[in-house]
Amino acid sequence: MDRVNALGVRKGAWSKEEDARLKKCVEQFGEGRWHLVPLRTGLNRCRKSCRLRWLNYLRPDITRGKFTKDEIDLLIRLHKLLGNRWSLIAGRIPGRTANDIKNFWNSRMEKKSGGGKGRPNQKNNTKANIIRPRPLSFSTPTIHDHRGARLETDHGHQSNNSKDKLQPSSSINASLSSSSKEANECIRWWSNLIDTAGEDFAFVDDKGEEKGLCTGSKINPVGFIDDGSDLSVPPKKLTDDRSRLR
DNA sequence: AAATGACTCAACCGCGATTCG
DNA sequence: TCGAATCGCGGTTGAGTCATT
Repeated sequence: MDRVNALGVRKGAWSKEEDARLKKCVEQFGEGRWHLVPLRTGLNRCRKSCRLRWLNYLRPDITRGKFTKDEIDLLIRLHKLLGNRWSLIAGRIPGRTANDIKNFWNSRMEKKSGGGKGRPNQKNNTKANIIRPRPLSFSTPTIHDHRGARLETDHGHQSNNSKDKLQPSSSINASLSSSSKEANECIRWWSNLIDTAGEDFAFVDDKGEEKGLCTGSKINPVGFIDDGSDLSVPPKKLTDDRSRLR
């Protein structure tokens, strides 16, 4: 079932031999420079295909198999915070790829939330109200490039996608200075979260209604600033033992 | 046992952002 | 400064597998 596109590049499932060649190449030259990979490996595959195969399947640190309860738990919370930014979410769930998470979410979670049978109709999905990650002044020292953009990303997770890149500090300052009281509140909350990792919280909406539970230790200490989304209200600390039943 | 529908995973596509010359 | 090349992402789809009838 070999498929070949108009340019004669192979498509479809990867053979063991192709996998081996790609793996060897990445181990030898490292990740990146994907446009060179087809040349280096001699594979009749496009760079995209090579990159994807490595990221989603061949990387040695990939966890396969079922998602654990903890992972699902974390995924739900991260999705609430980040929306469909699968690569960001994947960066915070060790061993899971963005594709894995996306598949899992679309096939299992969407269904649970009333999606019903069949493929999720993603066009009908309303855009999640998300809290976008931005650097905070209390975190690690920052490095700026010639344009003033921060070069360091949040705690090791790196992405070249501008959507995931941190804002230039000038704009952060602007947003901070013009931000509401809630934004400062939120900053305080996240600081507090870092200090109190391991304690349980509940996300509440603006009516005080509980929207989900959260275990501090599972959330990476990344700063988030309120951007007006509905989950921006800092979670209340739980006073009962509900979360521990889970 | 066969048919069929549902589910899951892997891969492709298109697009926006970034980098480079 | 600008356009081409490249990268990385989210959305979508195809194909194999599983479950049910």
